[in-house]
Amino acid sequence: MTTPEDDTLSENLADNLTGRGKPGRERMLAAIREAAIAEFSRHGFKGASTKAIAERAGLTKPHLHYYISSKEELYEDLLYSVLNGWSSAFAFDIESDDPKQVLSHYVRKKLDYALDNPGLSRIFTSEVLGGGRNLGRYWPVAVKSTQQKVVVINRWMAEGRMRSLDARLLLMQIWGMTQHYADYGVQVQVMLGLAPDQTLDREPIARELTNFVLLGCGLAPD
Amino acid sequence: MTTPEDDTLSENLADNLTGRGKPGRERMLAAIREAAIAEFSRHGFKGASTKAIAERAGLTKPHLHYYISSKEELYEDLLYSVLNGWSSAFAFDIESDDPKQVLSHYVRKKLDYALDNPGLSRIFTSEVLGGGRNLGRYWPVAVKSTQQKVVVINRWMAEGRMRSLDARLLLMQIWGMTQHYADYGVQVQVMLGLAPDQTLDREPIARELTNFVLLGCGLAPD
Amino acid sequence: MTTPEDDTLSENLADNLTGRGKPGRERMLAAIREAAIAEFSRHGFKGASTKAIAERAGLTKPHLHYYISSKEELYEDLLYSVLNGWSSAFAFDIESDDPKQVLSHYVRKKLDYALDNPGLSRIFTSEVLGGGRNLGRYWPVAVKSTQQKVVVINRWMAEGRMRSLDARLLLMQIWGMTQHYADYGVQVQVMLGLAPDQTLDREPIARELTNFVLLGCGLAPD
Amino acid sequence: MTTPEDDTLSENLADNLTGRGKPGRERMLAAIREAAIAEFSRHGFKGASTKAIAERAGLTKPHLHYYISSKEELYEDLLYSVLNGWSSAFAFDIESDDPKQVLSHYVRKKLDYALDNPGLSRIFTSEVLGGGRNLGRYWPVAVKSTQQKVVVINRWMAEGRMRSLDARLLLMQIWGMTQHYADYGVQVQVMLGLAPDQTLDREPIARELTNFVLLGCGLAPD
DNA sequence: GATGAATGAGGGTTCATTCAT
DNA sequence: TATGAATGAACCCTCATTCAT
Repeated sequence: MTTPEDDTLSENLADNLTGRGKPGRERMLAAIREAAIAEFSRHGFKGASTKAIAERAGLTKPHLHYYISSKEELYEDLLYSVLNGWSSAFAFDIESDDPKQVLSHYVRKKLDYALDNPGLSRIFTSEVLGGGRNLGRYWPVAVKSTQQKVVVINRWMAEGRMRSLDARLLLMQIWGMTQHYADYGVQVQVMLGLAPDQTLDREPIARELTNFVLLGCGLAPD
Repeated sequence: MTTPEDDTLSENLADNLTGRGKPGRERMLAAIREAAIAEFSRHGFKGASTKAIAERAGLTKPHLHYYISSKEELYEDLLYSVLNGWSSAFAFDIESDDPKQVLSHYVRKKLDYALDNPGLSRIFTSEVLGGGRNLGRYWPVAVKSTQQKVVVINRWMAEGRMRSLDARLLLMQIWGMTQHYADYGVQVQVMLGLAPDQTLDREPIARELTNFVLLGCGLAPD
Repeated sequence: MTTPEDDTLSENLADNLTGRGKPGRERMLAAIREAAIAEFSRHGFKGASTKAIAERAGLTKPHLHYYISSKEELYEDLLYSVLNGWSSAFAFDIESDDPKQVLSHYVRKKLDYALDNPGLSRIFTSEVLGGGRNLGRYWPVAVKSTQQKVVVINRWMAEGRMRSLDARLLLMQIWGMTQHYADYGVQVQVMLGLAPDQTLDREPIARELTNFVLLGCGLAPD
Repeated sequence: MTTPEDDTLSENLADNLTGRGKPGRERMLAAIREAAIAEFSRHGFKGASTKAIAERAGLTKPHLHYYISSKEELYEDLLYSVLNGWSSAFAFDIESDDPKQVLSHYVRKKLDYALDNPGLSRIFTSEVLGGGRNLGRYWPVAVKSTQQKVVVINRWMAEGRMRSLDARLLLMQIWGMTQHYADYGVQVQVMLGLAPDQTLDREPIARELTNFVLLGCGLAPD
């Protein structure tokens, strides 16, 4: 469950001091990004404070404003960096047309994204909780991307390759389950009896999740 | 998707003016509760402002403090009103021992709660996003309640009445899918092509969800 | 050290319920007076709150305002009730012209007042600490009263009946020492090793104080 | 009577603009300290407002919080700055064992402190008036320091070098008289017929006070 | 780049007071 | 009398941001 953006302040500072690879400005921006993700994902846009972000990034508040122009812009940059990669990253595999393979892949990619970027995932969730006022440009893209998948799934159903179901609801349920591993990381940790610093073992989860989805679609897992 | 606690300010005010049933103080407290749910669920504890809560309830800020003692207490009251009823409301049916029936019931209850109390559900989610620092007393209860269910499910598996799987993960996946209909209400609305004021038709969702879960558990839906 | 106005809230309430002698309104006003003295003497005019006064008197805040017209007026009433009796009560004995007797009497009266009315005494002190902006009408009276005493003392000195000193400073020093037993009640209590609820034994203090003053004036105590 | 901490707002501002000596931050802290002394000594802890302190120091309220962390801490800092130096500054002279000399010295030091730091002295008085809840750590020190003096005085009495009296009461009376010149500065000013901006002539007061105390102890002044 | 200093707006909360009942 | 309800002003303090250096 511990991921880059869950690093503590001191670790971030260490990263900055031992500049691994990146030149100064880039490194600073990366530290700010990480810090902002941590704060926004925990407290939402309104609840996050630039003071906390600056401290977490090892900067003073005025210095932070040297790199960013406003809290709002910083937030929107992060939000759109989620959205931009998102619908493309979660497109169905175009190389294959096997429902089992495509759906397995899809589930795995969504789960990986959630576990690799829990902070960004949570920012999106918190934005949606807040009513999604910043998502105006996102919805059309998301709807289109979903419809493309729906078309494929519906065809599979028409071809008798999977059981008949509401494709939109299927996609939302997959979304809900995978997103859950990011948003409810704390609860997952507790329920699985892991210590707060223990890392989640991803493989069994991926396996269970895939099987569950495939069976739920009336497909026999391997 | 529109529910009591999603009412807009003007609607709340109307409720207050046309005092349907409740006497003054009770009505005010109910309005405050509704307003607080709306604000906390949208912005989290830190991000919500007493000013917004007061306005939504049709009060001035000092007047709000005539009814509540502090923002924190108001929040905790709401949070624990979720938690208290929760684990008991989501216990497995003790009257039946049929996996299909018990799981169907469970899924339906969780879904109903999410759709009937999206605001409260979101408050819980936002609390978990924030790290769950107010949930200290909750975890033990939740863990115990989960373990009771795990025992039952494991017995079913041992008795060959359902396929072998990780019961804890199953429960979390159900949690994720049902919670999703509260947390991601906006997105669901958009994806299903509903207008913001249109009500979600609960039955098809419940049907699809139940079938999906039962099949995922290796059980044949009716 | 414990005096009427140091009574706790519950005692005041008891006083009110068991109405000893006074009719309702009078009793209420007395309770308010006592409560106001306690609060103003502890926190000063600005620091005292009508809420605390009301609670101490066993009233609600609106009810308090039924009896008083404003915090300021309540305060000024108390302040002037100190001042009015003051210069007359502390006049020199006109029946005697013996320095020893007159000064002894004066010291004793001042000490008694301080120990009998520590609250009122402290209100005066707190008013002086605050700059004495409400004492405009008081100064001329006080100055006149002091000058009368100064005249007498100066005559005694001219008649060789006491050592030569600055009469005004003498009077201020007496003032300081006696007032001290009211203002610094807590410290006196601690220094004399008394428990907070233990009563101060007045007689030895009066004796020491008188002797000290008389000797300081070059007069032989009895 | 007019002393550094009694400066008016405009004078403080002038001090800041004409930065005599101190660099910016130090000067600001000094101005805040002065302003805080003025306000706390006038109105007590509860009655003083950070707005007034800020204005007196020539700052906005948020700017004040750039320098201090809270009203309470500012107050406690001031209070303990009185207490810390106090018991040491008012120890008896160890070089001499002559009652007359030691007592004269003591009286003079106490008087000087009161006249040099009337604001701080008044803060202590207002704290005692309020019940001394912040003085928990102070009492033991004060008691010990007093007891040391009591031992010395008692020895003098046993050696027949001064008249027999209650040493604790003597010390309290001295305390009361000297403290009076700080706490009751306004009244002293009025009684001595000084204009509000006129400075008190300290020497005659010191002389009278010393003589008074020595005679009160049965010692012949020089 | 980096930081001390500074501020208007707004945060949660208490204040003295009023009004209807 | 007595109290619930209500409010504008003020409370202490933090906010995001700017500016000079």
